Amino acid sequence: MSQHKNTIVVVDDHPIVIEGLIRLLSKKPEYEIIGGFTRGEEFISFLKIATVKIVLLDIMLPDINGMDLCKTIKTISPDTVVLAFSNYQERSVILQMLANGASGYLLKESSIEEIVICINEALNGQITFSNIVKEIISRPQLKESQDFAKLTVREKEILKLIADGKTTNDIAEMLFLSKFTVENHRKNLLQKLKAKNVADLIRHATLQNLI
Amino acid sequence: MSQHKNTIVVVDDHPIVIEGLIRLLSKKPEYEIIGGFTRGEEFISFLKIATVKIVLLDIMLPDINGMDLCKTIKTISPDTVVLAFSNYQERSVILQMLANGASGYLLKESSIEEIVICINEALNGQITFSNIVKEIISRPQLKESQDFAKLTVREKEILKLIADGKTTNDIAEMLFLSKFTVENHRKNLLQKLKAKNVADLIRHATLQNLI
DNA sequence: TCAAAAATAGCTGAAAACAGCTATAAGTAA
DNA sequence: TTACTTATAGCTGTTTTCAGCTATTTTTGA
Repeated sequence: MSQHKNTIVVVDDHPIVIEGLIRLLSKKPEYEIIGGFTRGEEFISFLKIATVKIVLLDIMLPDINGMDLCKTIKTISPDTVVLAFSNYQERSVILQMLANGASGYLLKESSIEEIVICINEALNGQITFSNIVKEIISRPQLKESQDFAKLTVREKEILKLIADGKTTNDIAEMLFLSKFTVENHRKNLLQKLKAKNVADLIRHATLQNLI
Repeated sequence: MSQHKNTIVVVDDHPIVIEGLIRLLSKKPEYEIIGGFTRGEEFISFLKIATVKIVLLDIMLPDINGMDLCKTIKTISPDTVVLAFSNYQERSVILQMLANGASGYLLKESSIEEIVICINEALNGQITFSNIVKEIISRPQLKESQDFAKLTVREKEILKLIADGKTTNDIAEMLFLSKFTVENHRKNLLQKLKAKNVADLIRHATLQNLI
């Protein structure tokens, strides 16, 4: 039964990448590549009828966002190991993939050796990253923290209350301030974090762990 | 100079834990434990005057939240490796610590061997987790996805646009809908996700990776 | 101690959000 | 095929947000 082999699938919009990985991995008898897909939907259909042990998943696909796809994969088949295989070097993207259930993150520029090592580690149940990714994760988001530092204590306080669903009047009452004062702080927050409105403000603040 | 040794600090509110780690690590000549603190503020003061290569950080401290402390540490001293040492097994907590700059996450119940291995890996610049933590990370958050599943496709679409700072009228134009329709979807989103207003909506949605 | 930054308070008017309803057509699952 | 869900559209009235101003007091840093 294929369940007992290390069945691998590659999802990438460039056929040449799929081809390369197939040739690379087919040398190893312990792997069995059972599919390659250039579209997310095709893979999802396949996943519903096949047992996939590990999937190498490109994040930039034509039909679906890789982050969402990862979540979908883990919902349909929680035991399938998702290994992100991407060009994106953004820390937030890497952490988002992990949050969505990925077991690791490989950059496409990784060496052949690195790729093989990571796949092996993933198969052993480990969380695995290519070397550059490890560095990126370890490196804290200094730029983002600076934005936060620019906010005054009062602004941070009010930002948290806004995020909590409080209205301007609510906040004014809670902090014994005039509503005009709170409105000013709110305006300054929008300006400082370059947000168009509260929705935008909260999304950015949340993603940057400001609240 | 202490800069060239592997200087280690332990921050934990239980002195016995600090003591245990000191005794454990002092056997290895390559480590130099230069401090143990039961309060976050004390450690921050110390960090400003000393060179710390790695800090074993308990998340539950009396005076400050460990997540915030981690961020502060990486701001003051970006090269200091933060290794979370905690009882919390919640996936969200682990990922939050990583997002805040931690290089790894150890459970307190880990074996001595595991702890030593992880510290070594961390010193080598690796991201490291104790075994149970690896499992927790690999296990996707099924519960959280359920809320998302309750939203219809159209609602998810509109939620993303709201989060992007678009107004009701913007969205209506983009999707060729009446503004009343968009308003209704918006109302349903607020109700389904139990949010008081947009700020509340976006915060919850972002934290739950709905957008 | 002097200048800058932060916090405070105020005003107006337009735009947007929100609550609370009704109602119809289309698709879907029991 | 019937009942339910989803998506659509509409209305009214109130509350809140937001932009664009001015201006005073308090705090802080150089």
